[in-house]
Amino acid sequence: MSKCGRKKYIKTNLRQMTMETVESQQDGSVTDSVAESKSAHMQTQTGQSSVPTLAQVSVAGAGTGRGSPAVTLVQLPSGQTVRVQGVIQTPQPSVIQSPQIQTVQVATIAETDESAESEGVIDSHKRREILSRRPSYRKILNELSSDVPGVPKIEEEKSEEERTPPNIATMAVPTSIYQTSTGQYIAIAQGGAIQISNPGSDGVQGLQALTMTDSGAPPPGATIVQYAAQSADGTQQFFVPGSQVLVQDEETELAPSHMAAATGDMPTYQIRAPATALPQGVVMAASPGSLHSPQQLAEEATRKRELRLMKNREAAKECRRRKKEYVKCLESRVAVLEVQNKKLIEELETLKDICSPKTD
DNA sequence: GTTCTTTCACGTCATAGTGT
DNA sequence: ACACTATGACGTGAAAGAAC
Repeated sequence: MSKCGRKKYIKTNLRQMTMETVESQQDGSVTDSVAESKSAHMQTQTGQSSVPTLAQVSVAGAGTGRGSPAVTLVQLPSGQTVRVQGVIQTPQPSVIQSPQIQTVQVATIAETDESAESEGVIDSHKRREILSRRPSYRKILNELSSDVPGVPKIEEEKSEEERTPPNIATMAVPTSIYQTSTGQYIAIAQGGAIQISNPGSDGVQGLQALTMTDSGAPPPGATIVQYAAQSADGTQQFFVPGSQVLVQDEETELAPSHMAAATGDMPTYQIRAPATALPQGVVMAASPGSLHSPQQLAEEATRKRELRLMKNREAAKECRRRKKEYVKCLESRVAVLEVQNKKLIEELETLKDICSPKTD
């Protein structure tokens, strides 16, 4: 398999897995579209052999799941109807709480029940298109964290993934978070406070505060950044004029004349004119000042582009993190459903034994 | 040891969705 | 209408393991 093909295979599997889980959580059944699109890989993973067994017994009141006691009428092959108190006492809250997906579920199930055989191909295609619409991991996870206390959450990954954000989370609602190429996080809060956190360091230790002080003294287009290092003796000020950039200086202790040298373990920063290819560890400085020459305009465009790329970079990272979390949720959901399925089958077998005693 | 395969993470682009 | 964000798609490179 070529590299590209493999990637598509993986992506397809991921999407199909999402679809399967979404569709199967409604009533435990698997729709035809899922069955036809299921890859061999997923078939081996999710032992579906139990589903047909359930399908042989007609279960009335499947819709009683939402908000009503889990008493189910089970019609046995012999014709008897038995009230069954299910293993699942209350409707299990779905791991996936997105209203968007819920809507899709309803449509899918309705189609499956009524006219799946006639419009199968077209509908499954449509369905796939709908289902493949972008899920909002943010919404899903927000709802997960607030609405569903009983749902197994992925704490391990959170603790692992949020090892860097916690340093930032202690701040007052940052509006922008940047990560330098050296791994440091620089957050700009709404109040103008800048905080630098070292992901490698533990908690507050790696946190440094930079406070914006609009003292009026700086020239137009410049911003005074007050360096309030925690371990430093005093505060230091340096200007970040309009089209200049603040560059983290990893090794040298030399600092420009307009910037006091950092003390102790604190990193030093240099202010440079933006090159065509920006150096590592660059933090864009605000430059709302007036632009005149085409060169300045070009610089501004470059700066904006770099800023946009940097933001998008961070957004992509965050998105991937959420996606991983989301997939983990789905996987745990699958595990839960499989266990429930097993229990239900066992329960059914027990009931069968009770209701149809052996004749010999 | 070298080559191939697989997996993972990343950066970038395009674009739908959302807020102002 | 515009700016911004979130996410899918794509290409790339590194790391790990398998096959030779």
